[in-house]
Amino acid sequence: MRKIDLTSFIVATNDTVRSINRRIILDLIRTRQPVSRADLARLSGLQRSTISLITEQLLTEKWITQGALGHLPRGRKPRFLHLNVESTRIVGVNVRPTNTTIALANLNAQFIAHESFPTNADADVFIEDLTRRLQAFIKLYPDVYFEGIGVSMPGRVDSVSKKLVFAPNLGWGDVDLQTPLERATGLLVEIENAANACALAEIWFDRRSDGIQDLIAVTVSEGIGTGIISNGQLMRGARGVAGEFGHVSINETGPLCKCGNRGCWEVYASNTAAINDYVNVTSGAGSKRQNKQFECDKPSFDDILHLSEQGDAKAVETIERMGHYLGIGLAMLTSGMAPSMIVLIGEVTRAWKKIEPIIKNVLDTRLQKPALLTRIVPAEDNLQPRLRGSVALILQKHFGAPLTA
Amino acid sequence: MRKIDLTSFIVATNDTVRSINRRIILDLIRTRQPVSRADLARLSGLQRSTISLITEQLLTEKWITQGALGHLPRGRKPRFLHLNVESTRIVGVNVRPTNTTIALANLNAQFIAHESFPTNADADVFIEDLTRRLQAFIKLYPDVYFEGIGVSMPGRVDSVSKKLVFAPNLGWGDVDLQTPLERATGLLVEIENAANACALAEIWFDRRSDGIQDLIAVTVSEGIGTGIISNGQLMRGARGVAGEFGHVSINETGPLCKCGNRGCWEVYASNTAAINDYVNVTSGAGSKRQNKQFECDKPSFDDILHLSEQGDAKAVETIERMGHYLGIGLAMLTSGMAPSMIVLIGEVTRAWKKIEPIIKNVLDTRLQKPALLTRIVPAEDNLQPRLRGSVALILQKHFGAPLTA
DNA sequence: TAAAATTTGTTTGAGGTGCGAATTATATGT
DNA sequence: ACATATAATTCGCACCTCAAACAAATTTTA
Repeated sequence: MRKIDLTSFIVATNDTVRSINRRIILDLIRTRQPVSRADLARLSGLQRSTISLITEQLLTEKWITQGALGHLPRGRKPRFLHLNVESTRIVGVNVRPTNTTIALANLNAQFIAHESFPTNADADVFIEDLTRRLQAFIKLYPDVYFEGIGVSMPGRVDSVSKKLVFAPNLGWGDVDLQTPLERATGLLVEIENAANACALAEIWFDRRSDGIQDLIAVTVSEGIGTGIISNGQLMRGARGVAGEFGHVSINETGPLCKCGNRGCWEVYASNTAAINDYVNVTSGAGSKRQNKQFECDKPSFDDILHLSEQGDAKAVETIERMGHYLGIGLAMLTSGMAPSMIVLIGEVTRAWKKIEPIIKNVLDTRLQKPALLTRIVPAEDNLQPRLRGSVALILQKHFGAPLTA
Repeated sequence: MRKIDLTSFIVATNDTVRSINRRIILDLIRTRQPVSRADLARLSGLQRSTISLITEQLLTEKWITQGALGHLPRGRKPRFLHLNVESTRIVGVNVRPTNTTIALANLNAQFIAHESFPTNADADVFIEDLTRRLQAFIKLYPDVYFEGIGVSMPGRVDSVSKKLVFAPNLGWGDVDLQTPLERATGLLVEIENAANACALAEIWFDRRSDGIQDLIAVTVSEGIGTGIISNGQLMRGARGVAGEFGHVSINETGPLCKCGNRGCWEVYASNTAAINDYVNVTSGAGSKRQNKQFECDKPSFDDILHLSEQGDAKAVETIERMGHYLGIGLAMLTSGMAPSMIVLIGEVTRAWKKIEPIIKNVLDTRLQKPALLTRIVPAEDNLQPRLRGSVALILQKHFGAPLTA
């Protein structure tokens, strides 16, 4: 049950009914395809006559197509319906501190084309770069209809002003990306934080989230971000800045974080933390020795992963320590929000076999039994959750529950 | 935008439209009364003809009443409509470890009658006690219509099995309260965690939450509980166990909590923590002295509040320490979820003037500017937020947004 | 081979809902 | 008395889902 927001509600009209049922049918086709009209009637509880009308509408609007006939032991054979995944395209943009990717996706968030370019450190220059490249990108496909452009950003986006706020990894001020992009392309543009985008990607495109309405995505890279989905909706909080669990302190007197707080979770469990740990901290046997050779020439997180796979004791210790602190933070999320699933995203999932038992151990010793209903799973990093999330941003406009009341 | 849960969705029919608009109108009357039909048309954007039909329905169902005529400089005078707060009653039940209260409320969550009795330590005996008392209580009012019974509990309630889970302060196992109460009274019964109930009370009955859809209630008593409202909805998580931020560790190597974890927030910032602190820890000048006289005869938290009001140095120090640790936890909630408002509930709010600057200071030094959009306010303890929350549990069935899609 | 049975999908009329224009009701000012 | 203004209702229309009847397609059975 939701409280009606009397400062911004939406009354129902006759087409509200159709809008609701249409989206249910469309989503049923998306996930259950191939599926017949009779199946849809059984799955939805709507009358077959209603299904006929709705599917007719969806067919004329090219959202779905008719396929082959099905086989049944008796009676008239059903005509299968399919989601018309190629009828329209969505542009996904993934902005990261060093690189930005533009990709063309179908409705299944499968990518047809990619392109990458360095992210300019200056916000204004970057915006000019991006708009030019997007315009050129779109021109390459004169015959396709674009549903919109989804952008995932390493920062929080104010849901009111649409401006970027709190993006320490970019160092940009209050930047408005949406307006210039919409103006330049004439398309719907949605900007969202990367962790939020990943959470959307998981709930919209990952079969493991079937039947789940409460989910947290944890992105582990330079820092740690969290995207929270509660009751099937993104938790944005006041002005869209919810989800900074990476900057929650797990040690009041810990080292200073660049956010100004002390002992933030990401100071202990991010890739950056692991690199610092590998360089500075005691290794193997117990002797505290400084690694002068690494001090100026730090290894990358990939290096550490590689070394640990090869059995390097110090790298193994670093990964184990990282696993431990990931567990500490995940215990916080589990206690506090008890999602049905937490999805971990980042290079560290390549070491899942190593860190899973460590995380599990931390949670087992720190949590009550009921909290252990939360499944913790890794995301496949090569599926590009950030990009798929930016596709989900646009997709949900058509496949999500409409706003009512 | 919400993802449709394809395992349990609700299709729309024609009366879905009426249900949505009816609830909007009903809630507008509730909050804006006295209000005319023409006002409602302007406020809602619905046609005056539609408003007439809906209000007629609400009048015949006695949800609203017609009042006096309004005054206008020109034209026909409007007929004011009012919420019929006395037409129906809601029973609120507040179960606490030592005492249980039953109360009769009108639709404004104002209480007409109270009764209290000791909470039996044995769950089965308690249930028998409560059902008997509820039956007798209801019999006292043979002429009133009861909308239902809302129960707030010091524990988490599994939203699937409806059973109590995780109630360390009661020490009961998997108890099902709902079924026996519904059977005994024939009324709708809703059970909810106390912190969740408080959050509902704040969002439904506190004018400070007008226009707010993201709010956290923090109950500080023997332990610390949190009730989280995101997008106007209670965050229940998997099986209803979300909200145990009181058992999130703020110090990995801190003292053992009775939940099994170490250094939980409530080990530092609950009333119990303050009592232990007052008894055990160093006072004023710096000399560490044991208070033998208190060891067997601990003061109550009320005693400490009283002493600190009178200027007792040790009590003041205890309250200040408590304020500091409350701030630490509130910083976690603010970073992580960025609600528009956090409401603090508990005896400690009586010392609000003392602790507010301490809390504010902790947040200022630990949080980024955007997170500081969160207002932190105390709830009036004498308004009985737990009981009002149990009323809200039933109220929202009629005044909340209906489930669609 | 023809009729019965079964299942899919469409057509049709009834009932509900909001919209918008017209109408009725009630007030003030000139 | 009349114009003007505002409130509230009435009425025809368009849209929606429902339920039952109907049409289409296929297998089983006599």
